[in-house]
Amino acid sequence: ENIFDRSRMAPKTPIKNEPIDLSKQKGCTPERNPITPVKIIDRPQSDPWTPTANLKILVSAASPDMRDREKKKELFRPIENSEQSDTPDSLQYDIVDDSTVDEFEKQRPSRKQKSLGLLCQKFLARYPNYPLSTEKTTISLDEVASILGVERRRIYDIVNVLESLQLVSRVAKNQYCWHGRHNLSQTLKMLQDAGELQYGELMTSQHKEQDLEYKFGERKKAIIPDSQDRPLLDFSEPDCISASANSRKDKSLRIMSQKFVMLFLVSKTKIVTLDIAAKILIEETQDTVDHSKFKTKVRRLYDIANVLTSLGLIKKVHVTEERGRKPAFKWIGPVEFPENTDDLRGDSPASNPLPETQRGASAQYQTSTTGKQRFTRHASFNSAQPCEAARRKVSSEPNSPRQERQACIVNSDENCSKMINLAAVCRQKIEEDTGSAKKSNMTLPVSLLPVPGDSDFCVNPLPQAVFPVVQADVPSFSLPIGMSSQASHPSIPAASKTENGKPTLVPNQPFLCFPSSSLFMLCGGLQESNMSEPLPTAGDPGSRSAEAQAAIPPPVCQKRSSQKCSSPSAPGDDEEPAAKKQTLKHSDLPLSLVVPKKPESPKAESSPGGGCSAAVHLETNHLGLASLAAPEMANKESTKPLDCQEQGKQSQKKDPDDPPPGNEYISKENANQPFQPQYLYVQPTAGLSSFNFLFSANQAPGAISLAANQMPSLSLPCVMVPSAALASFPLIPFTSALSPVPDSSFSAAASTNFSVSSLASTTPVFISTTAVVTPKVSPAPSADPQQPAHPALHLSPVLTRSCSAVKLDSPVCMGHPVTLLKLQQPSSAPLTPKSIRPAHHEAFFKTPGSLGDPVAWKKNEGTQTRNASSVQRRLEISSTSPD
DNA sequence: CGCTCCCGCCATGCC
DNA sequence: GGCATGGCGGGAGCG
Repeated sequence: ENIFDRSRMAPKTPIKNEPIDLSKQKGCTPERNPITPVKIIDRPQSDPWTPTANLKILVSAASPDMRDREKKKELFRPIENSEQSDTPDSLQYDIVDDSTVDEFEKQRPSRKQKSLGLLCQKFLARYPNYPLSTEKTTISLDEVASILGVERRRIYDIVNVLESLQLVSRVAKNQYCWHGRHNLSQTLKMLQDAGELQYGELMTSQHKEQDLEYKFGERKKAIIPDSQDRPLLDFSEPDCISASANSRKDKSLRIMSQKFVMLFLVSKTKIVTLDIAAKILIEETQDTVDHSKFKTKVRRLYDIANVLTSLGLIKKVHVTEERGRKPAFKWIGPVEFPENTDDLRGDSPASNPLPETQRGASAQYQTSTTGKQRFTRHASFNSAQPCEAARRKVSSEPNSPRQERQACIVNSDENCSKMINLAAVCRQKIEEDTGSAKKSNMTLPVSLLPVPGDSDFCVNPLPQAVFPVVQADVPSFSLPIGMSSQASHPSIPAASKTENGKPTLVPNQPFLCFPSSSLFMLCGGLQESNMSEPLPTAGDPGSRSAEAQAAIPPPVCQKRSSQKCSSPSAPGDDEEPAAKKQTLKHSDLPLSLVVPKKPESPKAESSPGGGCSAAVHLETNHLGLASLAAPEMANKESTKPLDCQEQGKQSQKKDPDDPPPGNEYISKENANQPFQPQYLYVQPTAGLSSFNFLFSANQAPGAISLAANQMPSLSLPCVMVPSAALASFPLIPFTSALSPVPDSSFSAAASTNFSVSSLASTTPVFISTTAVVTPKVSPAPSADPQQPAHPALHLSPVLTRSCSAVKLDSPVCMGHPVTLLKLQQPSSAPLTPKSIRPAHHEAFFKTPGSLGDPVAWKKNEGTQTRNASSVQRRLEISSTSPD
């Protein structure tokens, strides 16, 4: 750089560098005007002498392409140095790298070109993501610094962040060992666990306030002080143990990086705004929050974020809040970490994110055979959180109850996931799951919705939107339809297999299918709901729904999904979507559906997948019913735009842009869909092995009718509870319940209706909202005798109503063990990895601020208690509140 | 004008 | 005292 400047730069512009150089050089050559850029003149600071300078020069020259050149350069060095020093002229330089030089000069290193992120990319480019275990790559700071043409200081910034993720470890002075991403998932998992411990509370507490941001203070308080400093995870790897070295202080950058990552992993939305992160991190560390400190922290976070961005773990987004737009980062890396450790799998592709998604997807797909669907929409219902926030904001609230519900719902998400797990467990008898389940919970995120996934879109926390959105969404989603019929296959195991049977599936998969009745369970999603709301939904929901639909036609779906998955994921892009999201903003619209983006957008990931997904979703949603009828849907779904797309497009396209319209359509469709009676099934305790209760909710619109306002979300018609687990879960099964919701009603109609209807389509579906399930549930059904019953009953008042109303026509679920089908949706969703991910975990609320909050909530709540509470709440609500 | 964040001073600690 | 680290924040680039 310097060189360039000198030679050419000078004339052009006095670059910073120059001045700098001068100063430095000045030492050597006082004569030069100090600062004047002008210096450019040849004279250049003759001081090139410094070895470093030479290196830099060389490097800079080489940097672009270089490597080879470097070598050459080195050869030249001596010459250059001498020459340079001697000859002021740049000529020689030119000589060295003629062409390059010129270019460089021309290029001028803009600030961006010197960004840490870019530097990090260059750095990372030098090493394989998954180095062979055999080879241990050592990194020499000096060498790298010179090669990259930067100061060591910069390298420290990068290395420290990488070290926090165990991508590298310090072996000795100036020596680092490159590990690559083999351990990344483990590390992330560790961070996630640690984060939950550390921030879980916060999150929960925070969530209270939708805007976490506001009240950092409170949150912070919540935060656990103690260990903070200590390296969260002290990874001293066996390999490179240099161990002792660490002694230093705690290297804040390293710790900060870990904490920052933890925030993402703990956050349901997977979005963390810088200011919040800064506040949280500051608090932990210090009480004093002075502004300067804050600023510094933010600067540091930018440094970290740049590195993480280069790693493909996060991406920048903007959260739109009432206050305005705030910079934030969205986690696009892997969300779920199979306990087992992905690592084992190992190979998993380099890209972290992808792998996850892929996995999930694959698993899902498999399971999916049965075909499940997803309704993203549910999420919306579920998404109590979002709703809450929105509501609050909106103040829609006349319905105070709702809030509670919402809360419950939120929990429910977790529950859902849990439920899913449970189901799986039941089937597989994975009792153990409990533990896992819990874990899963964490992740669970249930959010069915894909939406969240999209990074880009801005999250709008529109409160208002929320409700409406939900509704809107719901309708759109509707679709679960098909699922039911298919669902039942026992084949499901696959689903269960999700990997440990756990969560993995769950998170992604929102639904469970029950063979017997062909009921479906929808899980989670709650979060999604949040998302779904307006914003996120678009993406995620869509995708999910799509998936779900896809699922329905099992085979097809799967294929699609798989394809999608593969393609999208494979590419590795995770990001793509981002761009599109912006639309979300629209979300304000009542329709939440808005899918922003991309559905079609080619870009987004593979379009097919991504775009499709989104579009599909809509379609699916709409179609859902139809799809049920016709398998076609499935095909279309993601992959082919044709049918689905058509429809979907209609809606979709609109959606993205105009949510409202889309919604309408959807609603209509929903309306179209046949609603079938919903069922609530309650079994005697023992009843089904797996489930205790099912409620069919009919949701007649009326019954359910949740006012739109009301939380439709709740509207889950039925809940199934596994005998033991049940207690913990608050699942809500839907059977076909959809009541015939009048189209008109849709809008208003509670989202629930939609969802239900959609779901119900024909077959009874179960939707677990979420909440409930406690993962913990003891594996054995018997385990919690206590809990079980209530939950079911409790279900949302609505449900209850519906139930009553509805009745259990069909004892649907009865005894069948549930076969859980995972809706692959999530997986399917995978179309875009992103979407998927989000879906899972993200429960997102789109609230920008929420970031952590939601997560926290869940997590915190995650515990059974919460779930239970939620359930109880529901019950209470129902019971207490008239409806 | 505000968001980003580069740049490098300088403190800290080890040798 | 020298060197490796890395905290820190001024202030500039950029949109």
